[in-house]
Amino acid sequence: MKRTNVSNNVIRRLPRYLRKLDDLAAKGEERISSDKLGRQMGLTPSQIRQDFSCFGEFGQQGYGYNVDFLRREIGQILGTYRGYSAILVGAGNLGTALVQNFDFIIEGYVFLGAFDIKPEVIGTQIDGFPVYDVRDLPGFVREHKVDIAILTVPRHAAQELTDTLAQAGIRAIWNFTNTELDVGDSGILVENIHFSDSLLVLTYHLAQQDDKEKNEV
Amino acid sequence: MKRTNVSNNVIRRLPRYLRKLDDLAAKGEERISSDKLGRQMGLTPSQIRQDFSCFGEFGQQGYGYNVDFLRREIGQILGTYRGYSAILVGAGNLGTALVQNFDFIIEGYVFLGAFDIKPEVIGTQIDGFPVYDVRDLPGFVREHKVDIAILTVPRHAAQELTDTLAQAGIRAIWNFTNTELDVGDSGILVENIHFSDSLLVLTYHLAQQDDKEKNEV
DNA sequence: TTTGAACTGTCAGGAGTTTAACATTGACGC
DNA sequence: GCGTCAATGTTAAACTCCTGACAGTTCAAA
Repeated sequence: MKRTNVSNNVIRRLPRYLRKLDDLAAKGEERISSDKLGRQMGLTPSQIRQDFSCFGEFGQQGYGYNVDFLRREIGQILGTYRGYSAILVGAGNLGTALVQNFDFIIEGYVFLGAFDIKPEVIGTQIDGFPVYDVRDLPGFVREHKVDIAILTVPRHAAQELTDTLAQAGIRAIWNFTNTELDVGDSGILVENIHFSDSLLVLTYHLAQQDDKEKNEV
Repeated sequence: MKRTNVSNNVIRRLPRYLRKLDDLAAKGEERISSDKLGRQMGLTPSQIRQDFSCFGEFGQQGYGYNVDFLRREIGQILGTYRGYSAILVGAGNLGTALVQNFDFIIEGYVFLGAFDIKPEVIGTQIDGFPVYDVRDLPGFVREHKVDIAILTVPRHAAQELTDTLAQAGIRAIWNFTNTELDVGDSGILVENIHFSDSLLVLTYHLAQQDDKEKNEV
């Protein structure tokens, strides 16, 4: 595998490729060309070939790409199949929704359980997984060498829990708290989901449309 | 306002600026320079000045930017304060979490209610807002001229509901279904939140770290 | 077995984005 | 008031990313 100097843009496109390939596989497609794939995804064939070539040679000239093979290769690149472990920190509505809705627990990740501060939630289960006391969080992370913390607590508790997790040796935080977390120079990976950012971008475009219309009239 | 040829990258940075400025305002900061802001956000001062200059001149030489003024300007650009209306389609866990957790209902948006297909949910309330029968969705959208649909239904129902919404004249879809929606040439704006994409990017970096370590040993 | 078509991987040019530099302006202390 | 310092808006250079072109390989049909 080459993987020298892969740009962020490329990395962020990989999951989209993976999703598309899953769809194609589900439809029973066996092969796909960069040309077809490009048309279906709104990308140029060039870009697709260039993207893939960052990681190796997955296609065959004159034939295209084998859907199933390519899918597994990209999965490999993205580190599925590695069994990274995850815990949920904050068993509120959002956290519950995440655990219930997504199969990431089955698909290559090992989900270990949830943590919360509310006495009435501690000891219950979410989708079959236990909800522990947040006071046991540091010990648990240390003991199980947890890779990923899914952070779905209220804003005001975010930084404190981040510090706790950092202390305990977490490797990555999937951050849903709508704040920028400070992890210092710990090297902890943070991936943010800022809902409101996304909504604001949507609204920006709506406003654009409205303004354009107004000017035309 | 200039707003000629604003790149996507710039637009996607705007919400982050807004969030940061809100924080600064909450802390009572009155003024901020591009230099300070850059250091706090991990951006170059140049980029910040360049970004803002796409929309006008918001700063003062020798002084910097007035936090409160800049905040309102960016809010303006992003189309908050315009009172766009929104409905929730799919009153499951995720949808409920969204409505309950976010203040976007108060902050410049008008939330009108939720729609679901399950009889046991229809007629109940989420955070004080009514849950209607999904069969009434088209009529409702048409009648209230709804701007934004927040789509939080299961994967398999996503495209059908998209078609329904399109028919009824929705302007934008905030898509949480983890599928790519096909809106044809309707001009409907779609903003995706693909949870799994984000998680996969995180895992990619974890895998990278692991591989590097292995090579070093 | 040969020929033509399909398609990849790569390279170089071009488009777009970010950064650095600078002239200019306003704030603030003396 | 005046001079110095601070910080902007802008321009141009540097850099990154995307696209088109093409050589080379494989497949499939005759």
